[in-house]
Amino acid sequence: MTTRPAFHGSGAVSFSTKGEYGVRLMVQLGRHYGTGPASLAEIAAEEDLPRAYLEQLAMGLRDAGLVVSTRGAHGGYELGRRPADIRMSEVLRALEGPIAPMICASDDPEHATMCDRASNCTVNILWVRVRDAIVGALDGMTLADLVPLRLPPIELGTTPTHKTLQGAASRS
Amino acid sequence: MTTRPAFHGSGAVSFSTKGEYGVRLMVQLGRHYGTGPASLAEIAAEEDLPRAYLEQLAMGLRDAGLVVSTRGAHGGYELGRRPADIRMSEVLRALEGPIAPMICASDDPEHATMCDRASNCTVNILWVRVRDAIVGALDGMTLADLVPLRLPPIELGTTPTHKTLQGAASRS
DNA sequence: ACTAATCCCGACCTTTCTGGTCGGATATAG
DNA sequence: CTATATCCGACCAGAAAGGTCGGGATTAGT
Repeated sequence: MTTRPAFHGSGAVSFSTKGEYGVRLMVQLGRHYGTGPASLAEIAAEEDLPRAYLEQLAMGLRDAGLVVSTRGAHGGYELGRRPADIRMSEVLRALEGPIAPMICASDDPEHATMCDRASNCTVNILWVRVRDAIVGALDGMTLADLVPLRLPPIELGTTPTHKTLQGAASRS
Repeated sequence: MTTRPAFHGSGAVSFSTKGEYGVRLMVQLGRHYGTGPASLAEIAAEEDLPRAYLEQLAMGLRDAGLVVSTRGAHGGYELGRRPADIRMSEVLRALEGPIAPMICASDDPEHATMCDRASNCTVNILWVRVRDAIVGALDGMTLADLVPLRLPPIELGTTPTHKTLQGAASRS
């Protein structure tokens, strides 16, 4: 692996690698769905991610009930439910914690009350709307939407740059 | 000021204090709109924020053309346009950079191409949708939506502890 | 001319978080 | 008994967050 510089977000409202890698992990588990447990070593190779780090993420996903683990030889992880029944909002929450663009707008209610300014803060509404937008987008997608492999672009006859909705190839 | 622990986000997709303080700064400028420049010292007091830090944010906002500065005594900052003409997406971009939940889904196109996996990545669509949701929410609000003071709840009838308008006015 | 208020701006500093690694314990199939 | 897994806490280096500091340039009053 040799630690690539971990670039990702670098702007506003970015997810961390936990979110990125964790989603990729889930997608791979989605592809292996129905074929028994897949080991982290396997997935780490497929996605070119550090295996030891994936362990941390997998445990969070397990605690959230999204994946089920089997220990011992030929063990590994598999999805706890059908891909279509796993909303991406659940996945991201399990990986990164409550969705909260600002402390005063967390979807964990217990968390949100920590803002003392809340009662006389006109700005709060902005963060709440952003949060709702994010949660909405995340609720609107399931793992099943991400699992399909994109096939390498097939040159159909002469059809100029025919971008099928399923564009390209093999990686997550 | 004595540095409060800077708590804010602590979950997924959070804005930094740059975003939080910067928006509060803009809101105050919105309230002073039309009355000439307001100094940072003034606003720092009103919002109980570190003045020196606000300077950094103000310069970003100035470079983006959102505020105009006047130097020297009785100088300060004022909005570059009417509050209703300032979209919150512009404000946040000026403060925090391009909106990019993931490197492969930045609104700065030049930025987004840095992801080598982009062409064969089915996950990309998730981040793009999240980004569009955020940008949509941010585009849908202007500074004018945040400027109005919320009046403290007025007890009709028995009104004893009459908190005047000025009382609650000091914090955003 | 002087002074006070202000923005301008780079340098610096401390603490927290990120993005991991490591080593061992435990469980299980063959 | 061994190879392969998960489990899980400890550790760690580097980056980013969240500021502070000090001085320079500008301008309004006097």
